[in-house]
Amino acid sequence: MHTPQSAFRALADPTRRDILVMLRGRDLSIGEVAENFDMTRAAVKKHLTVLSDGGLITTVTRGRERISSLNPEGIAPVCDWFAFFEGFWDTRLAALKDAIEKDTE
Amino acid sequence: MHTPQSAFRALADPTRRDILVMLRGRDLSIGEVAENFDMTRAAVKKHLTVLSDGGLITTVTRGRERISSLNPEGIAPVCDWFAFFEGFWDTRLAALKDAIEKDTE
DNA sequence: CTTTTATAAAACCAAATGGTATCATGTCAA
DNA sequence: TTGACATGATACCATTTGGTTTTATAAAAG
Repeated sequence: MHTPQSAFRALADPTRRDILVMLRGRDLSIGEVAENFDMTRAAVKKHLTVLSDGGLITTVTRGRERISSLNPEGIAPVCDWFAFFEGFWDTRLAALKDAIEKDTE
Repeated sequence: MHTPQSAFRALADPTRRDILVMLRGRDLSIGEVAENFDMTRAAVKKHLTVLSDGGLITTVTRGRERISSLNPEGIAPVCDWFAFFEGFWDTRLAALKDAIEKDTE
């Protein structure tokens, strides 16, 4: 795995995006992550697997726990893809802003 | 629709991301988009519907054709979400870079 | 050693997804 | 008007996805 596709796929689910937000604060075990959701640990673990496949998190075993952390490198492919559009979004949004300003004159 | 979720969902499929790249060049009818893929027009139209639901494209009818265009505003919710992480990615990547540089000294 | 705790792994299920084929509709051209 | 063309809409299908339950394994606690 670890293709750009797997990263985009991982980001498509709201639960997984919430997990990323949670991990921004601090590293968490599967159980700790699961406490914040109304679903089983098994389900949460599956989401963590998808996030790991997408390269968005890394995991290390600590005793009987498995700790997940955000992986800053993992977001790179996604950012690269967006960068391809940046020029477009920027110029179009600027044009839009101009149009609105002219309209309100 | 037009929720952040629908935008993330739309971006999760490689065909749909390819369509966005194609539209960056110029506006296209469904048939023109479909020429670039090995699937039926109906399938392409479904993808365009998902992209439209996500707010990533806009469409206008021109005669019997339906022209799709990139919607620069549509990407905003996605960018906002990433912005929430920007500090994290930046500082961590900087730390990583430092570590690598120190390692090579 | 026994029990609890944290996770792994697999089987299973309903719903969503990505695709097809088919038919209806509206527009352009002859 | 007639026919060709571009799309819309629907029904249908196989696969994937997000979830549960159950069983197994390994580490921590008593």
